[in-house]
Amino acid sequence: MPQTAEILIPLALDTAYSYAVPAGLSLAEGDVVQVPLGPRETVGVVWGLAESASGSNLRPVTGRIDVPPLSEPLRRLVDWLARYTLAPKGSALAMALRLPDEAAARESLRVGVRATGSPPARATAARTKVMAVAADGGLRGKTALAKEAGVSLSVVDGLIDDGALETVALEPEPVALPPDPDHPRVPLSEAQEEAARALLPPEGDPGATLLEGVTGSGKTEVYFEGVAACVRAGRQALILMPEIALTAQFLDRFAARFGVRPAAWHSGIGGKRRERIRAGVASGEIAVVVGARSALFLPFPRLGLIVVDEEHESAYKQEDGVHYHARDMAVVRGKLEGCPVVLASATPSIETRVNAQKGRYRHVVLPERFGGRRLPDIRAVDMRLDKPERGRFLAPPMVDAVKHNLAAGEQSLLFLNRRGYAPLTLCRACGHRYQCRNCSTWLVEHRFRRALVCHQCGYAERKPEACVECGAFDHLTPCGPGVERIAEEVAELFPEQRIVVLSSDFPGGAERLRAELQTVAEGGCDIVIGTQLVAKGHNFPHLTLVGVLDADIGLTTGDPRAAERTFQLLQQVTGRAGRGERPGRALVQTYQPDHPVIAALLSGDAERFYDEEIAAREAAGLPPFGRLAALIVSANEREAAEAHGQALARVAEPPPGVMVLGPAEAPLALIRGRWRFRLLAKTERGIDLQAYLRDWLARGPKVRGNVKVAIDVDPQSFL
DNA sequence: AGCACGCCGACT
DNA sequence: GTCGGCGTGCTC
Repeated sequence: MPQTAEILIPLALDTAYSYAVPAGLSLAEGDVVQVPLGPRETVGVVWGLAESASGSNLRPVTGRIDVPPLSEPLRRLVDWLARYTLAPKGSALAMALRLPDEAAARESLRVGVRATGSPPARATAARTKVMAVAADGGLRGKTALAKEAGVSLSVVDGLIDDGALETVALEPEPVALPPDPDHPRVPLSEAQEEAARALLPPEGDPGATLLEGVTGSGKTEVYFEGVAACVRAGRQALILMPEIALTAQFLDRFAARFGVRPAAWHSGIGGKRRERIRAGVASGEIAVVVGARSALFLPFPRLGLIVVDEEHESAYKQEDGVHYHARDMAVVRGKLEGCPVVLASATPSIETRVNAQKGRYRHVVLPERFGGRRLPDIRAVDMRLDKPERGRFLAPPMVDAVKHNLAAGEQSLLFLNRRGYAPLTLCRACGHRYQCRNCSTWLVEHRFRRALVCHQCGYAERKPEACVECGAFDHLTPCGPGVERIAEEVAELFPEQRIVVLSSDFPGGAERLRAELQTVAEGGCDIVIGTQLVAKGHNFPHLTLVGVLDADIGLTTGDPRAAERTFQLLQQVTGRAGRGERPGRALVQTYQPDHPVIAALLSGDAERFYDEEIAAREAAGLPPFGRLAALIVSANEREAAEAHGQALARVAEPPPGVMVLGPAEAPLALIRGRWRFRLLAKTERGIDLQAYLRDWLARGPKVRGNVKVAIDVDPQSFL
């Protein structure tokens, strides 16, 4: 009896295609095969097999490819992910199928594109946009570049042919040795021992556990014990981290516990090395992988534990291509593999907190700091009472605190979550405000780069000499502070001190930034001025004072998660203060000391924050968690106004169960030439959100021409 | 992802 | 006229 194979192809296709299985070829579900597709040959995965009547006119499968098949759980994960995120199944498959195809092995799997310096022979509007984005000389993926410039891929391809852009491969590193679970280690505290025991789930009852512990409580050591137990049992472990936290520092910590560094997996790993890790994972040789979110799709045959470190981090959200939340998919994969999942954080996300409260996740708490370290003493500087001098941004108590700390020979950190020199530039002569031409945001002055930059889309222009509106000279006024401006003020206040400014746009790139972080960690700097970069992933063992310069930033962004995000960020950054057994101090400049977020931070009562926030969301009729679906209305400039109107009409009548955070409360913005709205959809009543919204869109008023409306799911907790 | 097809403005 | 650039739709 002839067979038909349903083959899923890793392209943006939502259904598997049917092929005939030639006589003599024996296939199983999960096998990786080669199939004809249009004029060419492609890889695909057997998603289903069926007996078929003879005489079909299907094209035949070309053959089986000799790589490990996709396991049943991994295939189910792909199905789940595609369904949950509204992505085509093929796109979801693509993430699990980074194949060792010959081309990739010979060259490199990941190809970056960058500007060559020679201008395109013919400069069109679309081409100019692309070249403007590529002008910084940075490496980007083809699609990423096209998207960022707001043009289609063929423009980028055209520029490569033209010689204005070039493709570059990325280099490999060595692979991992087996970790030793019984490597000699520092003994754990009693609380840690107890937590480590609690992490091991009862036999036959995996599920997820929230491991919550304040900064410095030793969460890592605790889940390392879970990893050790997993390795001893001959199974594999995966530790997921936000990309930024995947540092040499962490890998060394792992090495201190297990004798060797783990296999590291992140977007920078390409070519042969990527394939060697994949193969090592598939064969079971690699026991532990530490990786960024894409490691979730590695073909582990014997997965025994998944750890999601810093589970609240928004970096777990994939924002391009298939939108997924790696933390949630980790829980799904754990369920499908029958293995436990540990979610670790000092400041868990609301949804994980709620899941723990409702008993969906177990909850293990590490109540205190390890080794007798105490939490920092946090105080507010009420900016209504203690005003900085005119044109200054450090309040007198803050200046005093830094002064005292310096006198004691200690290191201080001033935290301001704003890059650049000033967040707004205006002309004093005519009042013109510099705004991004693609987005509805102000341009931020970057004095070092002598440019005005859009923090939304990356658009940049040279800072003009005269006002572009009225032509007046010397009337451009910076409004408000960014870290560069704080650095200026601090340098005037403390001219003798060693000052460093740390932000993601650090001049000189990632390499120099890493060196600078090292210097700070070794104490070779007196005052650090930094953006949120300093709150995440890096330890500063010499820090004893943290000054938060504007704690209120981010409280009024209209984002439903504003309070949560701000609390997490401030908790993390103030938690950096403290050195050895000496408790640190934190001073927080705020205009709203009574705001629930600030009050909870000051009292050190995280419990209270979570309770209040969950209650506040309930009172507002919002679910404590849910998926945010952004309704993206893409339109070119000409049609933007019409699209705007149509989209407004549409969101005015949402289907029942879908709550629209309308223009007043939620981001309604022109971003990269696309109007963007957000819908907050309740998910707890068991409605099929995807089908629901799809149906709603299908029935809504038709939009014409170039205007396109799509749902773009921002995945949150899946339960 | 590739590739063909068709539309549209530029040009020997 | 046609040619190159660019968006769109199709591939079992």
